[in-house]
Amino acid sequence: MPYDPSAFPPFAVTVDLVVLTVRRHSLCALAVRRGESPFQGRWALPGGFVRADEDLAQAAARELAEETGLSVHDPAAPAQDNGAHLEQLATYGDPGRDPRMRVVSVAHLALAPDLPAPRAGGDASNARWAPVEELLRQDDYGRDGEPVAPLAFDHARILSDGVERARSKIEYSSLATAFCPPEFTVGELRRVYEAVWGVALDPRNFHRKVTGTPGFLVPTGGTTTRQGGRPAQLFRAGGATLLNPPMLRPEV
Amino acid sequence: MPYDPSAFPPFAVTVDLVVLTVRRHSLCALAVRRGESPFQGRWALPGGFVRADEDLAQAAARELAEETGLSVHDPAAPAQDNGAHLEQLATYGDPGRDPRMRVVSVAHLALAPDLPAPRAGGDASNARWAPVEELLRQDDYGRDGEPVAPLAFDHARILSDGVERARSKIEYSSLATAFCPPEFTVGELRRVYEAVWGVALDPRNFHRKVTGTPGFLVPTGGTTTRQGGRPAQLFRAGGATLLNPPMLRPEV
DNA sequence: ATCATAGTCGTCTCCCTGACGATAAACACT
DNA sequence: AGTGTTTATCGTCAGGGAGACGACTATGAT
Repeated sequence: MPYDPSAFPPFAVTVDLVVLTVRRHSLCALAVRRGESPFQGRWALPGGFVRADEDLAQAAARELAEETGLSVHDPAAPAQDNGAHLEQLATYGDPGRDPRMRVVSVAHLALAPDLPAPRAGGDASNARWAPVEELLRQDDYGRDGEPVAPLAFDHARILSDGVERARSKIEYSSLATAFCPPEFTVGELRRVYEAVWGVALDPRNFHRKVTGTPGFLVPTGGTTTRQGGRPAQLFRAGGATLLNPPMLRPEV
Repeated sequence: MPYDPSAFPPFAVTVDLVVLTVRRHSLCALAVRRGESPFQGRWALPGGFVRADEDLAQAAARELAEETGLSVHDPAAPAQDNGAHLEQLATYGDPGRDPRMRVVSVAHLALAPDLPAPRAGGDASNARWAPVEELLRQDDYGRDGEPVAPLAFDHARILSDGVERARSKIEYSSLATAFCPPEFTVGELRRVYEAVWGVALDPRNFHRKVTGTPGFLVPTGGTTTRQGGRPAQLFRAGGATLLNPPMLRPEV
């Protein structure tokens, strides 16, 4: 028995992406410039319609690949490919959040290692990594003097929620390693925490904590001096996903 | 300029509710019996279509009121009305999760104090509080010998995610008080933790922890003996929403 | 050679937690 | 009235983890 389509209002469903990475000691998000109305010319989060035969997670992974070329890290195959972490964030469906029609957007959060350069359909000027505090600042100007209008739609809210999720989740999970290349040093991992939280951490206590948590880090045997100073051991992310006890975020 | 509706596939958007409460020392969820196909006669989570002019949170609050009579606790007016806690849980949109059509369901989690009796459109036999482990058990029989088929659609997955959210969230927030009446004792709060986590907690250490955390509990001055034994102090939930350091869930 | 930089190992103290003894105040029996 | 049971509440003690910070190591830059 077919269902009566007049019994419910039709919605458009999209996925929007909060793609975070750490560049030059600051937490950055991927923003794309809108080519069409509404909010034409303004920066927005990448996203698009969910297709008829597509899962929500599939749609998010497809959009992520289209915008960045990143593949999604398979949770079943831990920590070897160069893929990103992807998880559902929240869903935004206020009537009027899109002036054209009723749109429900399922936002996703992606965490990626530092990437060479963004690409949005091949046009680099229409996509960029921007520090999140710059994207969330109201009525201000970016580094190049270009006015940084608030993000289109309710994307400032979505970005803010995504950043908050990332900040809290690296406390009790090993997710911070998703910001690192496959092999990394303790200091590089610490700088990830410092950039995401916006605080300074004691290198000695941090080193003790992460190397003392079983399953968090696995030494690869190699060393590197790419950060300068004394050579540092290289590690891979271990199998542990939950940190117990958690990493403590300093007060305020 | 109107938008081209042929550019995207139409979806139906619903809200489904995981309504949790603690009854007789066990964590229970609200289930309603389906009156129509598909899954006719099977138990499901309460829910319904989002209306054209309605916010997602509004739709969830409306469904909650329709099913239980509960109003939603206003986060701005802390802890005085008898309302429930309501928050968005996650969104489920697999193609084929509803055989009739493409439906995206925005699941919400509600936590409520123990209630007299459920009501589903006035028909009590079509709604009940069931222990979650009973609803999540496959191929088994309930207390009354009635077969407890798995929940309809993907609702077992949704319920499982909601329970997991509640279990982890009472660790680091004061959310467990949402399961309690406006005034409650430390022992009653402890029994909430024990029911949700399914563990036994040391009453002395629990008492020290909750009374020693600033802003968690506010004594009302009254006492009660409704649990038997020595009279216990009555408390209200304090203003603090985050518990730092968190309540520790015992190992395994 | 000296300095700056980053990494790594230790130490000390404080606080929180788990384990558990002891006392207090109600009720239900006899 | 006394005794047992139940629940609440206070105290004590040992161990683990975190913050603060000293000390030493191994590179490259000047």
